[in-house]
Amino acid sequence: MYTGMVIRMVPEERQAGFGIAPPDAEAERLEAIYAALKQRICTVEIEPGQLIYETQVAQEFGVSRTPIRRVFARLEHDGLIQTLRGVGSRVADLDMATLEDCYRLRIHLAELIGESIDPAAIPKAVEDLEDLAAVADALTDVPDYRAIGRVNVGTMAVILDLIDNAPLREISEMLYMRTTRVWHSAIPQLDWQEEVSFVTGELTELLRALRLGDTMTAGYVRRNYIALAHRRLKSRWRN
Amino acid sequence: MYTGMVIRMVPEERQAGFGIAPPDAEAERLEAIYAALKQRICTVEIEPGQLIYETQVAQEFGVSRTPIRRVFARLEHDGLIQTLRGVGSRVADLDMATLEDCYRLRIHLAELIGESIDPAAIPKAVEDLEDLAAVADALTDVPDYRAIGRVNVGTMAVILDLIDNAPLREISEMLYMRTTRVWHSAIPQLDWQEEVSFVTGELTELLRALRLGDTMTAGYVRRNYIALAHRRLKSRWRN
DNA sequence: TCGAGCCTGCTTGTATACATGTTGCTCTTC
DNA sequence: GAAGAGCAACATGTATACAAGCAGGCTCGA
Repeated sequence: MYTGMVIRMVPEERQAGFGIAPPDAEAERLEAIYAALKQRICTVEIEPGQLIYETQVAQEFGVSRTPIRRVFARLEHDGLIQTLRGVGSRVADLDMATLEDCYRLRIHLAELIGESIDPAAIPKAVEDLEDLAAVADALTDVPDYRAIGRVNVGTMAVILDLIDNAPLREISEMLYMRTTRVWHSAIPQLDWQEEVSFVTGELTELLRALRLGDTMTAGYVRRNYIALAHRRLKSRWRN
Repeated sequence: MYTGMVIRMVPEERQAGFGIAPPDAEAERLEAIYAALKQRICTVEIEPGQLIYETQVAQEFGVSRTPIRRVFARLEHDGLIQTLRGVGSRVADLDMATLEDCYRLRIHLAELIGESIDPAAIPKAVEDLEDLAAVADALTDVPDYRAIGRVNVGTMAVILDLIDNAPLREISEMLYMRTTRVWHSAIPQLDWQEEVSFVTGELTELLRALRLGDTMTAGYVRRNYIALAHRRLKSRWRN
């Protein structure tokens, strides 16, 4: 029986649908739950290796286990959790080997973003990026890890909306989700000023290219910043 | 209640797990059902646009709807079906726009296969490819669409086993599944001799490169034959 | 004191009843 | 005769009871 309990979600989780809009209003609830869990995992609010349980999540969102199982299946397919019978669902570890693979793919695939951008979507993207840039600029002085995380996710969302190639969009999103957790878990230990300058730098360069309608350059800007993040995290990992 | 009914599957469907082995013996049944449906869809035995039903599949394999729903969710995530409430699950159409996108990605990603090959896996791959080549050689004279389809799937399986990069392997498999249906549906209308020569040609060149341990060349052989298949099908599509 | 085996409490997996949505046919009405 | 409202059959979505499996502690015995 549906208890009528209200979905408990932090506001920022409501708009966490990284890319695609829900198909219809009835499935919106499931989409919201999926997006919420995805965000918690990507921002390492739920830490790698931690166990999560169908019953617990079902209770939290006021539904039965059945739809939650569907959500968990999606998360498992995304490579974010691993369901173990009789044990629970284990949030994927951050092993550096797989991460290297994911970054290599992301960099290589980013080279295709430029030629897959829909020019009609540029104006809205510019608008969104300007908002993000304003937020990022205000972050220079005081460290706010959650805020810069939201800017990071937001930038990716804008890029995804630009991509007019469904499979490329899906794959890019999946790979982003797998890798961004490393950045989110590392950022408290990184140099704040430098990280902010990287984030604002990417936003500035993306805006510059998109305002001129140079989609190919925008794609390669993205590629470069993915590669730089990779290098930065890789050297950090060695320490 | 479990009826004890035997799983009805054509023999070739049993070994149709394109890439990954099932995690444990209990889940093997589900993996087999998933692989069977996947093969039926990829070989257009179930035609694009056709509706399939959870109840019907559940009865056929002697289980309840619950596990079948999980299988359907995976197929939907693979982009092979689309589940519509109150209607059924519609096998994805072959629209040329999406197919172009998939082929572009496949060609681009194939460039990464070479540097992701595990040298230790080469001997077994050579062995398997030799078997496939023997089968293919015997097909030259008499058209046998199902047999050449199995060789096609088998070649892809060997390549996938070589790839020592989990996300690249998963993505390659997904894109292959989405595109191979076009080839399977087109092959009766194509020139048989030419198709067989393409299949045997790829096998020959792959064997040549792998026997010499030249993984990069093997990767680019694969890339080239994907690109050729794309061109061939694209010109065919225009007619 | 230590160890092997059971056993309890928890988890996920499955089967089933019911809620909800879609579609096409039928019956009514103009 | 044609068009529209409504209903029935059947599809997927959800809730729930139960089966199967894992892990840690507990007991009993040597």
